[in-house]
Amino acid sequence: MTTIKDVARAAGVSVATVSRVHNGSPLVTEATRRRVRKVSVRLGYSPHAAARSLSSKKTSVIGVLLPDLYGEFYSELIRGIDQCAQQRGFHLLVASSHNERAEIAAAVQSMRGRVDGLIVMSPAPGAHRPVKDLPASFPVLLLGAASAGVDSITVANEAGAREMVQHLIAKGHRRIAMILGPKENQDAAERFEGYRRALSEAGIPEDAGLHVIGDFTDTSGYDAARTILNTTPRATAIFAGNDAMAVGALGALRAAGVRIPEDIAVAGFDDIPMSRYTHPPLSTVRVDIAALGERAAVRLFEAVANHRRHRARREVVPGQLIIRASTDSP
Amino acid sequence: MTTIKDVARAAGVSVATVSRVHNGSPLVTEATRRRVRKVSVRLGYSPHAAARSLSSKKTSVIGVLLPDLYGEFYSELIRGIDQCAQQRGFHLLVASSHNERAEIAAAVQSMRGRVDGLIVMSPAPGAHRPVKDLPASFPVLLLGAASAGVDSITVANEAGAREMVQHLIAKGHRRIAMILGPKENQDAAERFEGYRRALSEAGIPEDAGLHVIGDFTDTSGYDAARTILNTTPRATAIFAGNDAMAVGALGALRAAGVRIPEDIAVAGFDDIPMSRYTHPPLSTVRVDIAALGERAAVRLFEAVANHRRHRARREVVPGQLIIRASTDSP
DNA sequence: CCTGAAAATGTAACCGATTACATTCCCGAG
DNA sequence: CTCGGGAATGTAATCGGTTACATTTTCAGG
Repeated sequence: MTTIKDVARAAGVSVATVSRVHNGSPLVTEATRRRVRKVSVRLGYSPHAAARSLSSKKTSVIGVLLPDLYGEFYSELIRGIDQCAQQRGFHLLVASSHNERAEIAAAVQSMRGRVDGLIVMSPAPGAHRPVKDLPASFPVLLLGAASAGVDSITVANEAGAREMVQHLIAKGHRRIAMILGPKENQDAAERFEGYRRALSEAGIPEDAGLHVIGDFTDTSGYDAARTILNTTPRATAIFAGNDAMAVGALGALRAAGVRIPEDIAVAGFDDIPMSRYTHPPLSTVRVDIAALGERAAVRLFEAVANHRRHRARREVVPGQLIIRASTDSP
Repeated sequence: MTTIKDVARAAGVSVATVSRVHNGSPLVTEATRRRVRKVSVRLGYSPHAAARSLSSKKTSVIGVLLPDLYGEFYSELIRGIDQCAQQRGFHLLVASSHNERAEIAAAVQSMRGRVDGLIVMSPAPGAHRPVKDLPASFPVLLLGAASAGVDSITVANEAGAREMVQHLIAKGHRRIAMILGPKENQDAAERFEGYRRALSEAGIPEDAGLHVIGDFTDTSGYDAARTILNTTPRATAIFAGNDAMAVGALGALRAAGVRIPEDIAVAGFDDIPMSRYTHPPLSTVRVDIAALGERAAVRLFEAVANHRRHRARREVVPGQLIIRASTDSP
């Protein structure tokens, strides 16, 4: 591979000049610049990123740590982040399957020298620990979890869930089942809390038989819905902890010949792209996921740019109630 | 940040020994190993990736160049690739929005020193040019495009499309519309070709009025379906170039009060996860996208491992006809 | 034509690891 | 006790850039 030295030799200049040309330094004659450019192209030279970032201490890469890559949620998130990164000439290093503290710690470690900043999304409680004993100067943004002294963006899960359940209650439902997310999951816990709060505020007694645990996948939603079909008296509404499970539930209900929303209403959370195309279209709490990702990236870049006098902030983005036919007969 | 020198000093050994410990060299006394380990942990040392890859010439990263990140297709693909990479301790560098030749060339360039290998997916014809004037020793795998002398995996688009249209013909349809993909798109062109072939083999004359151009997004499918509703005599079946457009078409047809499949049958291509949950569930040509990604990664790693005596191969994976209710009344 | 400051270019140290090669240590055989 | 050889460790070159500082060039003003 061609190195900067090869180019320097061929162009009859020093490596410093070649470097200056490639970094747009004004300290180069126009003539020299052109000559170096031409030679670079001729030799097919492109700077070695590792070498460059070793000496310049910048990588032009930001890391994204995700618990998983399954489903549209993460896809949208990455898209939002990438959109912002792209604009600034940054690349994305994606690492997934980091659910446990130890895995996250390992992943965070392995990012040293690879990235200029990190977006960490992990719904597991305590996920922020490994992040906190990173050097304070290293820019990190937590997504979906908050921690003192660390930048974070979280979704107003509880408020969103509460509003959705209030909507169901307003529609006359009293027996409202919930398909919970995994129990170690922060978002899941908050959404459950919103559900309980709405019920208790409406004076509806709690019935543990209506709480079914899922794992945020569509198949678990399917199974959960089948369980809910057997409740007595049967639930008249299902609030799923996320859209994927709601979609699964719709499938189970339709297979069982249940009319939606006449017999059972169904609502989800997230507003993934497919939600508007299900049958019937799914009521949900909209979180503009791509926008969330983009916002996260913007915030991270701020931190990267400042990275001295930067003060951590936490930000909570509200969800928006989207009522579609799955809870609202025409 | 702690460097290898700090650790060496604190542990009273040389940098070479520290390096050996971290790379699992057998040339270290058990006692020394333990001491170095302990000091490393105490100082919170983790090796600087850029430095490491500069001297070792390995990055433990593979690059993925995609035209876009929108929709489940790419999400699934990344998931498949990541699954394989993860196992081998590799990270993924994702770059998207590379549709034109020049952009691809730039992206490929910028990967030097960043990745050990590259998976390039670009449906634009000629996308492989920039890849070909990479040093032959650099492992690249083309996805969805083939080129002599370069590893590649492609989907049997034409065969899959042909089978699907044959299925529609078998169901008695004669006026079968197709929603095409973008016309520069290779996959789109091949699927169109399969469609035409099936028709001509069945002796059905071509009707350009039944060819509507879309851009692989659901909204374009929606619009296309509205156009198709106005054909006279009206088409009785729609074959969409991908599932996203088919999903959009379903939405338009339902909004227009058309029964599916009784009035108009609809089929797609890809079998994205949502296809089985649409109403009615969508007939499609299944391409196991995650498996495709995983396969691509496996192939790439083979090339990375060998990268001397490696001979390029091209591989075509067949699609599988999935018949669901959208083309098949019970 | 000379002078000196600004502009252009060059030299070499440095970033933080890996690793070839050199050196020291240890231990059993003679 | 000495010697030889393998095991353990150390020294220093190297990877390919960036950049502080040194040096040379250029050219306006005297």
